[in-house]
Amino acid sequence: MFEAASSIESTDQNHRSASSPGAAQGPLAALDPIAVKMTCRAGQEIYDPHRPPKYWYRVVTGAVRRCSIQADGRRQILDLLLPGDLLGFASLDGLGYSVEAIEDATLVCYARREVETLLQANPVIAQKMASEALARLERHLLILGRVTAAEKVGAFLLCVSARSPASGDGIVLPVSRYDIADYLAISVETVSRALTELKHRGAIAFAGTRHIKFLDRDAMKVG
Amino acid sequence: MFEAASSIESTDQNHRSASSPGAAQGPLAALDPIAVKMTCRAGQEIYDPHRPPKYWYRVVTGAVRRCSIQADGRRQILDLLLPGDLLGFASLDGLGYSVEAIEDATLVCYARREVETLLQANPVIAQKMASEALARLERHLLILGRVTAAEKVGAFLLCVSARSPASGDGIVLPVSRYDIADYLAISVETVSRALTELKHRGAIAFAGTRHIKFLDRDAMKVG
DNA sequence: CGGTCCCTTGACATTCATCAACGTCGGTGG
DNA sequence: CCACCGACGTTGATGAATGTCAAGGGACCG
Repeated sequence: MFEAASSIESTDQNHRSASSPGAAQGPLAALDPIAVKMTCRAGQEIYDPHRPPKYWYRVVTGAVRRCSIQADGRRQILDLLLPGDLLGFASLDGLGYSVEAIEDATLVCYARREVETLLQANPVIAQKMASEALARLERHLLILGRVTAAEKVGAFLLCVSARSPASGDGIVLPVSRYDIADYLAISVETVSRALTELKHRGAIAFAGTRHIKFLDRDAMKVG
Repeated sequence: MFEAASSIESTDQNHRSASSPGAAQGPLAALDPIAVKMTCRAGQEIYDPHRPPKYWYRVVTGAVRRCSIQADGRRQILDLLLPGDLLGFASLDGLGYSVEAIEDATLVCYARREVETLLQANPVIAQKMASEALARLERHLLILGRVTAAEKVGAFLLCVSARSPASGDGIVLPVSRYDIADYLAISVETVSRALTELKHRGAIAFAGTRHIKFLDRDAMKVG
């Protein structure tokens, strides 16, 4: 599905440099001096899912997915990471989940050793980061719990919009229809049909397949 | 749906005593001297969801659900807590979710102030607890991502079994069919039909409506 | 008893997954 | 330049799965 058969070793082929890491804004700002920048091509694996990662990551640009491949071959996206989100936290049990860039992405890497030292000094940070990850998963659960596909897609759009920098009353989707389908655990065709249904209902409008404007937010929440 | 219209104040009607809290086994064992025991009747609210809780809780016996009421009146169970599980962690964003005992339950309460002092001294504990909560939510997501209702119910049974103390090759469900339905975001009738389908398929057998024996674990994972 | 949950089953309408076909876009190589 | 190819996106047709409405039985309790 993706151009590069980026294998496990691909991680080491990613471009890392210590020059000018992304803007320091989160609680990890104290670690920015030792942070390392990394760039990823779309579809590339960010770290080897089979061994504990050496770094924590913060997404700066682009989008990242954390997914699990089921026994029947289906792929399920467990988490969608947008700029500002942290990654590498729950890796203890997340072992075996693959983490890939969806679009070309830049990340900032923090050495685990340094992060743990920082957390030792300031444990409130750990709690804040954990609660962010928990909040993402809970929102995901709430979306999956909705009844119809149109509700799920609408809630997904609003959720992504809320997590993106304010851009008027619309969003530019960082993911394909296939990614939406795997995130919502429904088929691609149903995603497409739900989007056209939302359009016909007057809830959204398209300015390009991935550029969506919100016309009636209430109409997006109804099945 | 539940007998006691246990309102917000019901929390203060719960019975608390400092005598012999539940067995100290987790990383919070160091706090057991200051822990307070609490007993809850089935259906009773454990803490007021509208204000930040004063305690952290550990389930000792019984079962607890954390749920969200949707705009359309549906109830969704976001987390199911069994003996040994910790509660009160993600309350920052979980504000507004109700937390109720499913069966009569006993919990151990830890004052937040004391917990935070402990975490200050030993931040690894916080990470361990957070990763447990994240693992529960991820497993929940994986279950919701399954295709057919029979798969979801089967995965739910196996998940509950794995989290319960080993009891041969079966479980005693701590929840009603309605709770399973709200956990899996499907209708009660579908839960019931999925269970009888699993029975007819030879995957499970019943010894009472809530006592289930596993006959063929592989057959439980197939749609 | 009568009431209330809980659980199950049936009948029916709706939604969704699946298979299939087609159009678009961006690259790549003749 | 154009043909080709792959990934993406949409739409249609069809069968399967599920939600909904309805009915009934059983366990428990006042």
